[in-house]
Amino acid sequence: MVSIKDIAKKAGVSISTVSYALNGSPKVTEETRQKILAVAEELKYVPNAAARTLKTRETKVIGLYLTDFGGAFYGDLLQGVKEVLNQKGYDLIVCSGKRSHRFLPERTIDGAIVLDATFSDKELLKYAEMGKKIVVLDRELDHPNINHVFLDNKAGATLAMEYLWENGHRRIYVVTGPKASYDSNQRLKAVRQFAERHELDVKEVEGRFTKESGELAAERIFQEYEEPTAVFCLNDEMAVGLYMFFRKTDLVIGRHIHIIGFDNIELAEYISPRLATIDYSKRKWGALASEQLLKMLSGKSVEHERIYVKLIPGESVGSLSNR
Amino acid sequence: MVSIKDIAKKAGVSISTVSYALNGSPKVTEETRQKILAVAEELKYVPNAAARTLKTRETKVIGLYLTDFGGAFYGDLLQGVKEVLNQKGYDLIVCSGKRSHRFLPERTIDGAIVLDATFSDKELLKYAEMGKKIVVLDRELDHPNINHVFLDNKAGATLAMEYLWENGHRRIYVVTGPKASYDSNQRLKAVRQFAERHELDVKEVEGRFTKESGELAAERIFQEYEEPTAVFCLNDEMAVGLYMFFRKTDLVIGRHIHIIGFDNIELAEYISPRLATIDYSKRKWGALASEQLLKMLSGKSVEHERIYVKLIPGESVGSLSNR
DNA sequence: TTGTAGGCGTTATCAA
DNA sequence: TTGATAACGCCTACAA
Repeated sequence: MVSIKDIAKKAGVSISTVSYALNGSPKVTEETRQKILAVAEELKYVPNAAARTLKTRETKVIGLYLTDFGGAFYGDLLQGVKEVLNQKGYDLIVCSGKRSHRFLPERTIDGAIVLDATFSDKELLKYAEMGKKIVVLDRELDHPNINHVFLDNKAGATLAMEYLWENGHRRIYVVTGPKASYDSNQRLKAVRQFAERHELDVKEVEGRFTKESGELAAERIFQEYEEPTAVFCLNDEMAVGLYMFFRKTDLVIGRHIHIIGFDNIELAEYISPRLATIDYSKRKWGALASEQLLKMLSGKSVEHERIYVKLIPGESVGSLSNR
Repeated sequence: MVSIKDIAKKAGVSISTVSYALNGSPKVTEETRQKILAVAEELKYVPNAAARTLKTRETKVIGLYLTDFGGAFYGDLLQGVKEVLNQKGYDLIVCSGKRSHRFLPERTIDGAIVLDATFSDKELLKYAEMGKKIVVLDRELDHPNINHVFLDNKAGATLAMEYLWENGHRRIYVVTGPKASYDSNQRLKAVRQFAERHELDVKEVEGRFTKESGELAAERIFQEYEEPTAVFCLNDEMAVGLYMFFRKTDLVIGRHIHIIGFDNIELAEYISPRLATIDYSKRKWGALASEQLLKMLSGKSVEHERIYVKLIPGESVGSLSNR
């Protein structure tokens, strides 16, 4: 392994001169710099990240934590994160699973963005307490070293309910996510508020944000079916589960059973009829999260930010008045 | 930042004793170990990865390189990689983009798995030459430090062609991937061989493995449409593009136009009619790749491995004899 | 402008 | 069984 010491020897200078030259310090003549660069090239020198990190106490790497690697859901979000980070001289690594949590306390990464329900609040707070900077996307946590970028769940859920309402639906189900899910709870709260305001009796079915749980919910809804029925799935994934189930029945989506989701995942566009859903820019979400993190890293104070949502109409919801 | 030095001071022992105790060496009495552990706990000691890496010259981290973070395609593969790695005491990080290539030469990771067309052969060979261990999934590269885990593209493409053939199709198109794609070229080669063997004239349309290029190909095929026409898309993504296009025409998939893909992506199951395609275990692919890499890392020699494929029939291909 | 030297936190060798 | 000490590769006062 060739180090700056080897370069120094070969170039006939001291190691500090080599270090300065390599780091573009103005303390060395252009002449010696060129000589040193030439030798470095010749020796195929590559800096050692561990050594530098040990000294500088930073890695210029940000970790993004995901619950699992499945699902196309995160593609755009990661892209948004990566773009911002790269542009500011940082690298992104994507991690999943308990083992990789060690990156944070062990200083393998300078900061983290968390979208991982299996990462406990307690652990996160512990790292924040150690001085690590963290941005969370899937919970609220009050600590000076933790920032959140919210999704406007309330607005989204309200939009969805309004869409059903305006299309004449009064018999409405809501399929929720896991009890521990922040997003699910936020959305559900807005649904309940809407129901109260409109004196509506919304039937709640518990799901787990997965296709399978969507199918199960569909079965339950099918058993007590009365025309016409509308369903607000608190995420698109479960809505796809409903599609799968009703495909096997004689109920037609958008006609006998009306469905709206949340997230606007890629699939929503490709299943038919097109799933009505709530959309938001995942890329912007990621970009904003990284910007916040970088600001914290440079010692600036940050406000909590919010991502706005909009309704995507779809043929999965039919109008009752037109029939 | 608390180091073993602090522990040593507080516990009234030397740093080497602390190091031994922490690493479970049998060279210290159980008594002193307990004492040291207690002090470490009290001081909230966390080992410093950079320092350890500097010394041991390994990070116990493997990098997996992807062209981009989009697409649900890689979920299972990553899961397979992660499981094997974690079980052997390694961590996985997922990377994308040129910047992160530095992890390899700078020793931030111990080895890499590459499924990233933007990573040039030349660069990969350079790192291999430096002694880095690499497993490639998207090309062939001959170097003792590089191993490949092949997909059985030839078998898959042949299966697909046979399926069309057995259903009576004789007017067949093939939509290819990018010219530089190893997988595309392998599959295409098998298609041509099949064509030759059956004295068939397969029309080739160039695609880029994306939905958009699938739509473009569909347009071209539509213009010269003669019933009945079958299309082998060299990946599912493009097949979905064809679906999108033909949805806007009066040609019905599985009846007027017959489509088979390759990869069995999640979407293939959810679009209708169900896309016929070629399936293989992405999880196994990932698992095998990591096993190979770990073997190389421990100095063992490895053979190149192969992943087998199978046909998934689908209503996207109709039988000509039944009509 | 360049060189000397100390230290970042570990591991590991050698003495004691 | 423990301790002193020398690396690992790099950065950066401070000296020259």
